[in-house]
Amino acid sequence: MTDSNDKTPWVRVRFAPSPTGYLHVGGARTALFNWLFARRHGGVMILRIEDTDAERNKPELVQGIIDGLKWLGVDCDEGPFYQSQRTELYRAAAKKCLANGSAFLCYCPADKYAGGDYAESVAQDEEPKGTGPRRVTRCSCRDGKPSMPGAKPAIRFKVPVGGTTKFADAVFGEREFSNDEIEDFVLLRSGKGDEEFGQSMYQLGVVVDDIDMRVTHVIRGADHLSNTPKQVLLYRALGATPPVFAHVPLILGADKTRLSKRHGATDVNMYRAEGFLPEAFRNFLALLGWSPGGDEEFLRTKDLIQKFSLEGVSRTNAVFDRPKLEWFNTQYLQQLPIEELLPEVENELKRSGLWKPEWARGAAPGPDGHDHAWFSRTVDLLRPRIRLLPDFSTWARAFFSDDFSCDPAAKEKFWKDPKVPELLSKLADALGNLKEWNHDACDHATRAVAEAAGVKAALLINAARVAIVGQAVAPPLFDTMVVLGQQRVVRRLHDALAASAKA
RNA sequence: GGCGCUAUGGUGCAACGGUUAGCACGCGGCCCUUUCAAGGCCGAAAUACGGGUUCGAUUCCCGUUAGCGCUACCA
Repeated sequence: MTDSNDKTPWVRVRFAPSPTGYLHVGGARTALFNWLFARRHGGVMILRIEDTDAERNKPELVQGIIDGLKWLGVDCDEGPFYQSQRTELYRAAAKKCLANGSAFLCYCPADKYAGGDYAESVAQDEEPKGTGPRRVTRCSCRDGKPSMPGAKPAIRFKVPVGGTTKFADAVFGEREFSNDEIEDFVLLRSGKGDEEFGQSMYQLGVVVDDIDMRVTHVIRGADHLSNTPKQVLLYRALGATPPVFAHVPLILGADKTRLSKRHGATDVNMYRAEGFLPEAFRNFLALLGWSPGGDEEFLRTKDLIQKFSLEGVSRTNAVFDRPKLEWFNTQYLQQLPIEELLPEVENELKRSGLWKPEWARGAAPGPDGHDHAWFSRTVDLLRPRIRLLPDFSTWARAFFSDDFSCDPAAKEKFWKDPKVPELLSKLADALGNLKEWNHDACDHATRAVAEAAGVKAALLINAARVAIVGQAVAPPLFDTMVVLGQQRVVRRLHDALAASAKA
């Protein structure tokens, strides 16, 4: 934003998922990169749904994709556009190619290639080297010799014989492909019923739309690298200039094969459901295949946008490392300003049905009637122990159920120590006088009391723990309780002391 | 099978001809903690292999190997 030289207002990028599945992490990262690039350059982010395959398309999945993007913080400026609603545009473009001779009508049966040579050679990979069936890259129909006259034709692109097609890739550099390796790909499917033609194929759709939407940078998965020359050819046939391409490496599973359900969750919305913070997920995703250059790990949205550049994108496929994702989450759980964390925790507690209205920020006094920042402090204290959001529910459930484990031995030891009652009294005062209520403050106060009395802080902590609930509690809960409600702690301490005096 | 892309510890990234090859996750140890985390310190761990180019290669070129991708009237 500050460097006007880097600001190119005309930048227009898009994320173009096809609704044949949920928003997977690979797609999410592609979307994120596009978004970061757009925001970095003050450009426009477009969302386009590529639903030209009626067979596989599942309209109900679109909302999930949009929700996933929203959770990630990827907001789009234009769209969503649906390719299924723009068929006339594609048909016109295909006919234009037909007219200028860069495409032809193909009468071959639809399954000629799919069920033919290629499929077989894959199925039985025991072919002797060099003798495997070769794939046909030129269709005989292109010379006006329909193989099946009478059938409804599809429109195929007439790929040049000989020569090469080159293009610049912001990540992979200059690329050059031999035209003879490119098949006469289909532009428009043949029509069904009384339709003249069917729906557009991928290659035609992307190119026509990217031209129409004035997309300047195509940032997408590296699995499209080999498709790019076809598209460059199409751009030319349509009389347009190709945009800048930027292919980003793929995301693999732990076994280095393409990430799939087999590797666990690949649906972004599942990570949301598991309780990851979007900030953490985004930071992790951004660093998968991209680096700001140095040793930096923590990049909040602002830094991400400021530092993102295509030059920093790696060319190597990356393995999705869940442990690191979790680490990012614990870090954000601790580093996020408490105001930003609170709403997330609130949602989580609502989800688990443990939420109580009086906990709301800024609401009336807490359970003890005195403590206004009660909820905030509790969350703040608890967060170093939390890995995922739902852990907050676990803690809340444990605390409010009063179902603590009881350790008779600890209880016994406490009541037998003659120094304890006085110490507890001092501790209660110290805690009651605290100005700041965080873990360290409580810790220091406790230690100060212990040190002054010449006892181990641990002993005092344990004693207080026992006193507070009149029984041994699950250890980690102690700190929570101390901060949870200072008034209550003090009250309980006094009660406990009174009880011990009688005994 | 053909074509393409890639190759730094187990994982993600640095080093863009000259470094004791750096950082982070994970892992091991220690400290802290009569607890669980968090935190602090220390440690093990890499330039796939073979040729070149160069005074000098992780870095540039070629080959091998491996992985991945494309090779559909899927996207």
